[in-house]
Amino acid sequence: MSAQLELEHGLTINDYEALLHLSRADEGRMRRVDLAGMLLLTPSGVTRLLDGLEKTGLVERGSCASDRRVTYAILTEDGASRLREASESHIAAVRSFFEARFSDQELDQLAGLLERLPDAGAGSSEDCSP
Amino acid sequence: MSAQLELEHGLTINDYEALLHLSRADEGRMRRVDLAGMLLLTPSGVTRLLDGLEKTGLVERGSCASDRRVTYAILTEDGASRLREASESHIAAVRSFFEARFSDQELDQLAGLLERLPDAGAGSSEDCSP
DNA sequence: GCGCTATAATTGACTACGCAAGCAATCGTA
DNA sequence: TACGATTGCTTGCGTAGTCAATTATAGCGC
Repeated sequence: MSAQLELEHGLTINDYEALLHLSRADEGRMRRVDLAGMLLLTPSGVTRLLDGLEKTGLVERGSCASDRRVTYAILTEDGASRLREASESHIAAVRSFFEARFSDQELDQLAGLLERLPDAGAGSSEDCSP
Repeated sequence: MSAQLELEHGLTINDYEALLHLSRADEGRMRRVDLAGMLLLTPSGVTRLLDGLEKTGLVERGSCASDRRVTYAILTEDGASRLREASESHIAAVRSFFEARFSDQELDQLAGLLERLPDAGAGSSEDCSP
């Protein structure tokens, strides 16, 4: 399923999730540390992940006026459209995977239980300003 | 949690699972291919995993009389006792992780749903004989 | 203002895996 | 019974990630 994502759109599952988080973030940009938290990666992992996404132009880097230590990861136009393309087939794949195995009611149950796991819905979108 | 396992007993989660599957297998031995299936690794992954476990003496290799292509992975005495040690704390950790978040009834629900996922209970313990 | 400590990011060295290729042994078929 | 196809395993190489060390900046106490 993530293999399909990679074959059809050239995105690993983490590439995809990184773009997704950026697309949901304010102004399509996030501090690298925060992105690390959401992807369950270390900061160095994020550096390397973004290296790739920057090289292919899906993400670009920007700096923060009020804290010169931070560099933002910013979703580009290309990144946003690649994400849209990939989303369609990926969401469909995930949906059909679960719908093939569970009823609607069971899906609700499952979602209710699973969201209690740590970080299931982590989403602190801190800004850089103090 | 798997970090704890590694720190306290020097076993990665895959080391642990490999020992566990071997301990449950007939005569404590399995073909490497079968082990690969259970661990969701490729055969080369298993080769490398077992390299480590053989080096530390937790597993040894044996050959199959009826098919000279296969080499068994065999749990040693050392391996069995390391597994026993590690199991105690690991099972306790897993249990308390879930019990902290879910009621008994919810755990039953969750188990019922999750076991319908692919490979949730895969366990083909083929022998080498034809 | 001046140290001191904490934080954001990067880099080098390493690990764990997958993939593709290769070898040896076995099986299927005629 | 000879030979092509398949199966079990290993190895070389590439990739994705971690950890530890490093650099640059921020913010605190005084």
